[in-house]
Amino acid sequence: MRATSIKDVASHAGVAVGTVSNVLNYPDRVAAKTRGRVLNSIAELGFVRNDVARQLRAGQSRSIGLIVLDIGNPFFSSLARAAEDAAAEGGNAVVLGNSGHDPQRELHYIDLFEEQRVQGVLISPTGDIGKRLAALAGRGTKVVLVDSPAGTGEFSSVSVDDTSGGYLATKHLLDLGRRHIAFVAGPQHFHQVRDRLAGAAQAVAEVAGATLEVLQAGDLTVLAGRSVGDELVSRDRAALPDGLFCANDLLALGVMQSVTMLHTLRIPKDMALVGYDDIDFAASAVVALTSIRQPTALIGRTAVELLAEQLEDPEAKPRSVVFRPELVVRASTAG
Amino acid sequence: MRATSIKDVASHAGVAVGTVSNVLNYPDRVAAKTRGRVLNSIAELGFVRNDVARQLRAGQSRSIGLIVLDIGNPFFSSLARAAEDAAAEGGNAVVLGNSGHDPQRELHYIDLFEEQRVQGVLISPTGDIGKRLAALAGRGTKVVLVDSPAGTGEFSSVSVDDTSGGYLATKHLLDLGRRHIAFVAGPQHFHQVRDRLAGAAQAVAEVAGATLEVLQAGDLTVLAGRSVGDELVSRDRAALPDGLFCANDLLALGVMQSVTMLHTLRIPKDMALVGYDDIDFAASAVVALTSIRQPTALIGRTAVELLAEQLEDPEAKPRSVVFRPELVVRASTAG
DNA sequence: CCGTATCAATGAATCGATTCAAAGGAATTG
DNA sequence: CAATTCCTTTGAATCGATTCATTGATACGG
Repeated sequence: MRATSIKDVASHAGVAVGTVSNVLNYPDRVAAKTRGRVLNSIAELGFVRNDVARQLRAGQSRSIGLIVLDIGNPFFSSLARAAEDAAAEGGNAVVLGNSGHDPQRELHYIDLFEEQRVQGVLISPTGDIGKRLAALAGRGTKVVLVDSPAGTGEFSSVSVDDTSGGYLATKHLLDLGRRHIAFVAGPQHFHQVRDRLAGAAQAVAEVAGATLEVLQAGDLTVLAGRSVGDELVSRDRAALPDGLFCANDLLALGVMQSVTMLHTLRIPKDMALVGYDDIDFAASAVVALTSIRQPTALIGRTAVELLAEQLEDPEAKPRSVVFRPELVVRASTAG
Repeated sequence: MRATSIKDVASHAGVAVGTVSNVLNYPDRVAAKTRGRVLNSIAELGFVRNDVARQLRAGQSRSIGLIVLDIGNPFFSSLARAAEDAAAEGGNAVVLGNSGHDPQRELHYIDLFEEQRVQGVLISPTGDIGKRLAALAGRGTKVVLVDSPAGTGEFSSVSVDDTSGGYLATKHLLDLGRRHIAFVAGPQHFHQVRDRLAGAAQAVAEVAGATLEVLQAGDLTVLAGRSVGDELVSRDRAALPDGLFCANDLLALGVMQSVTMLHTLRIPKDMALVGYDDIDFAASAVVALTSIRQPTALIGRTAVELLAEQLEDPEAKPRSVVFRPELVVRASTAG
């Protein structure tokens, strides 16, 4: 049982294959009467165009490869959704690859996508794959780096300025009149954590009399945040920071939990609190959490657009777009 | 600048195209010496097999279409990841479609996937697309329904038994000796809400003296849960349920927030609390939340397996797999 | 009525990999 | 040495849609 092809349609309608093709691609090249007959046959036979054959002829597929570190992470699922939306607008589909931080799988997907002749690859790299990507690009497949520094400028890229985010959060605390700032850090091998701290330090340096303390959390989780919170609660009132900036929302929520549970410190009166990422739960926490929002959707959309740019003009120089994160003020700093 | 093809490799290595193809697909049909020469040429020219051409010849692609309601929802992103893992094991890729509950977009993706001749479509349907799916299947593309009742048994399907989940949650509360159970419902047009309530009712009916009250929340969100919590806190102690089962974790967390904030009711002593979905935040709530876990990863994997089953034996009868959700006991019911 | 311009329709060639019948060559056997 | 078997390699045919030079038909102007 072979699927019906353009040939079947042609013979059923009593025309040549080229005519059927024209009906599908350039309807007004075909006389109305003929077009009607062909469309009838298509409906009658339940013909569905074989895009594989079309792609072979065209030498171009209608899909874009997207390789993310972890699709279970809201950052990437939101990004994927946006990319997928933007691609759909251009009539393209997104093929998803989840590397799960595994360089092996990452390479596997690059291979797969190259064989499938995707138009381009949007990738949030995990391994050291500069060479592989260069080879890929050398053979004509466009590459856009996502949530990753631009590197050598060889490829277009989209990223978010974490230093600026750290600055923004800390400046906000300082603007509220807080002077004893503490940064709750996660593991320092995450470049995000380092950059956010750098931004915080910069903001503090600009204000005379402001101090910055670094509290090291073991992890970027709610639990780790809770133990930082416990430590804070047990301190002398005088030794307390009056402004707390956490490396991500999970830490901030953990701190908030331990603090509100014991009822010894009031947020934001005694201590103002800022998180990072603006996850869905930030808004619905016991005390709604001020946070730094990353424009995930915009990142995904921009990645697709940068790709489109490269496809339209293969000679175009790669572009790097760096987004500025955004401060979202809520109750945890509203006092 | 055309990409290098099998022909280029053949002439470079001084063999026929068929031989190159054999090296790629049946290496031991080719003499070691020849094979070596061909592999050399492949490496030298940087040849990458064009999967589009291969697919055309084979009449079969190496991809699976996945259409979900919302990839931003952790349920679906986890499902997608698992599907994608399972597909990768079989050497296949997953093409992602996000319908966003929009029947229009859903149809668009079905069309796209059929044109791309995907091996099969895994779909969590939103619109009334029985006919479209039947047509699709009639032309040879396999269909597996995901997180959706089996319907007429025309297609294979994977789903979770929400009634059983509701029963499980409520039975757990009853087993703890609680007798005044309340169910916090969301909008009743979600079949999940209805089924969970039905399960709860069933469990209550089995225990003499147990009562079931239904509290209607306007939404399945933390905020809606918080107003239900406020209402509970304002009640006479005597009128309080001692066991509360919420239609999902967000509601449960909302209730928990308002209750712990006011410190009038203790969880689980005064009121035991059970949620549904076991989202990541359930475990890290102020009082760790007992919940009903849905095996999202297993659902995704099983969907791919059911598809594989259909592909291997096109005559095989569609199968429906129904998973039983699982009770995860934590502090909110541990007393 | 002829020449020309316009519009439709045709169908062979093409994309690149796979398949498979056929041929070539080496080795084995009687 | 001829016959047979086994192992390699060959290359035309194929998948299905698109392209484009060519043909055929019609209309129009002079």
